[in-house]
Amino acid sequence: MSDTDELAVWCAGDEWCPVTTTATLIGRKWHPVIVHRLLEKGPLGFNALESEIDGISSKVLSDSLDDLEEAKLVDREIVSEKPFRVAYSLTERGEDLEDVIEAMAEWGRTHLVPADEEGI
Amino acid sequence: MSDTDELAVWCAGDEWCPVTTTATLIGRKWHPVIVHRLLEKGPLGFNALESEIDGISSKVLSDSLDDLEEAKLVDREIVSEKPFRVAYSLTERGEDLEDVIEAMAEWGRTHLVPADEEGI
DNA sequence: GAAATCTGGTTACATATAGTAATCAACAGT
DNA sequence: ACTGTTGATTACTATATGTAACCAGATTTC
Repeated sequence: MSDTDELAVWCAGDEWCPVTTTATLIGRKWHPVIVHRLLEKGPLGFNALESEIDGISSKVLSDSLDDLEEAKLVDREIVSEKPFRVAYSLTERGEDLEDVIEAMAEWGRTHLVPADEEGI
Repeated sequence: MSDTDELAVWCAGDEWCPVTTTATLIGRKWHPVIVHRLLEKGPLGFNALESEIDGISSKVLSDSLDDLEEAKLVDREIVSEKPFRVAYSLTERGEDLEDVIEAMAEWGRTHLVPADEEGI
């Protein structure tokens, strides 16, 4: 299976819904944020990525990256064996999520506001 | 708080991230699908909505609708007391998620394909 | 060369969300 | 009286996420 192949997903019922299948892949708390940071910053190591994502723990980041790798949205490359270094980056499929992520960011900027800025 | 007020959300750390906060509201398995169906079909009753969403159970739909109501994305209106009927609909804030949902649908159409159609 | 620090994680445990299946009360229709 | 529809809830199981501590290997600092 090449990088540009479509990912087969089964969906129960008569009608196949692209929103449902997309949501099963990225409809989780941290997945969009991870993709967003990799879009912004390019390839990052594990700790660098963790520092970029405020509020995530190394355990949850590790689990989420496993999911995203399995979904072929993120690539994990071993950059160096000694010392051991890795780089997480987006696949083409992952980069194509830019429109989704940007729409989420725009919605957030319009409809949400940090608690600090409330009532200024 | 009126319907058009911004929803205050706290986010740990120095930088506030609109993607993170948006993802905490809709970054779940069924939330985007529910919003999608209400965008497509307009206001629906509980069972009608359940029928529109293939694979969801009444329990999970009920829980998800509670979340979406609390997030001020969905309104629950009691249409009739006798017989008892309700209508779930999107708030203005919820309708504004259209760009996000449409981007998800487009990504899904491009990168995913139902298992049936594989290798035709 | 011993100690501190950085990298890329794992482990054990607790809580939250999602899935399965059955059930329910209040009607309405026949 | 019986069947079906509406709008759910309940009990239970299974994943997902959160918290905190910890770890080995390598490098840097003294």
